[in-house]
Amino acid sequence: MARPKSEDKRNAILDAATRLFAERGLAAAPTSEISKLAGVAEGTLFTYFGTKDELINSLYREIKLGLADAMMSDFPRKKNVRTRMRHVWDRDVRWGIANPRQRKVLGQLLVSEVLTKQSREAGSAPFVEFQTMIRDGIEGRVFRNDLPVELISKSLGALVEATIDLTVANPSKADRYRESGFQMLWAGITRR
Amino acid sequence: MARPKSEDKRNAILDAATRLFAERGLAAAPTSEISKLAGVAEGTLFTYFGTKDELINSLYREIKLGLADAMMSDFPRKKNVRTRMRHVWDRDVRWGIANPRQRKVLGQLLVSEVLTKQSREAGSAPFVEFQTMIRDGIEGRVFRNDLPVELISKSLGALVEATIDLTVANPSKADRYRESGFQMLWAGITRR
DNA sequence: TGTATAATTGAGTGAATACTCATCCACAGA
DNA sequence: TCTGTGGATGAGTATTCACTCAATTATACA
Repeated sequence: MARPKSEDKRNAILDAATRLFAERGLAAAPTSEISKLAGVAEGTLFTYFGTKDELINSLYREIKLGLADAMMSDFPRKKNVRTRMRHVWDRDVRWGIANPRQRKVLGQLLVSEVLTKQSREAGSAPFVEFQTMIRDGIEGRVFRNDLPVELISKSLGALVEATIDLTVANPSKADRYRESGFQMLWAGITRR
Repeated sequence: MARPKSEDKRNAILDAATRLFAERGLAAAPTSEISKLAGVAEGTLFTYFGTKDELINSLYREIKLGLADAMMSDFPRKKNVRTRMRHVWDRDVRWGIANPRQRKVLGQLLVSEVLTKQSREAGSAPFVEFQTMIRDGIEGRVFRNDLPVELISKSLGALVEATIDLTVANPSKADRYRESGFQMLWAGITRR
């Protein structure tokens, strides 16, 4: 190998892309500006990512990895379902508040037409333990038994979104919103 | 007036835009193809909508109006909160399933950077009665009192989304999902 | 230190596309 | 029926942008 690719450059490009995508949207962020903001020549962007679509797919995986890391690290595998659920809830909400740009870009990526099936699969792979937890909850009769696993996981995601939106609009109530949101989720999915 | 603008043409353009936006995304649907699919010349599109952005904003209002009509017509003002809530829930879920293209486009529009503040306001105006209903629920001590109005309304929207996603993936279980989703919402927001 | 290899650069290119405008034409009102 | 206004048309235009490539440069390895 003559000259190795630089992890730093790759990250700088992904970082610049995140900023510009968040500010202007995927389509209105030209590769010329992404590379300029990243401090590299436009051609360099294309040695790291073959096409703009490939850059977008890579960015998706990167963001999902970061989110998974935030949510699943220190996951209390041995504790009861409520504790595990709460762990995931808190981490998810906090990540969204602390990473508004990545969250915004994620929203754009998910409705875009450029994400490949593989990327979507790769993106959800790090969350397997989360699915397991939900199945535990159903089998252990903690959760209601008429709710499909997917409804529970999607609902958590959806309620997290609502909670973050509110917190962003009114940051001083962050703790209250996070608490209320979880109460609502928990009341919704558990047996009475 | 020499020749009046045709409501039909306007609708044809909005309809064609909906189809193409849903299939390819906002940015990848050129005005040339929208007008072709609508059966008018490209120039005509610009006599009805000054710019592509204006077309997009008009489309947003149109879709929101249709959704509001579906959700709020026959709204049982006099009935109790649960009945009203259920009315809105069922109509919202059914609309999403019956109008997948409009729903998809709505998702893209909401994360896009082209919607004006006015459009967003105009879009939520037809839903005032819905807000009133939630306030009724809180004041009448039907709902828990630690939940902000916005969390409840956003959660309904979010759970509707999750329910529709599931139904689209598995249409034969439509009734079950719609029921379970509402149970979950209701359990989450009401006092025990 | 020398050399082969691959990264880096940025001006250049071709394709795509939002919007224009000269011309034509349909219709409301007289 | 006539006429003036303004809608309808689509080829044309200016611009933007993803991607290329020949020249240059840095570095791993001998």
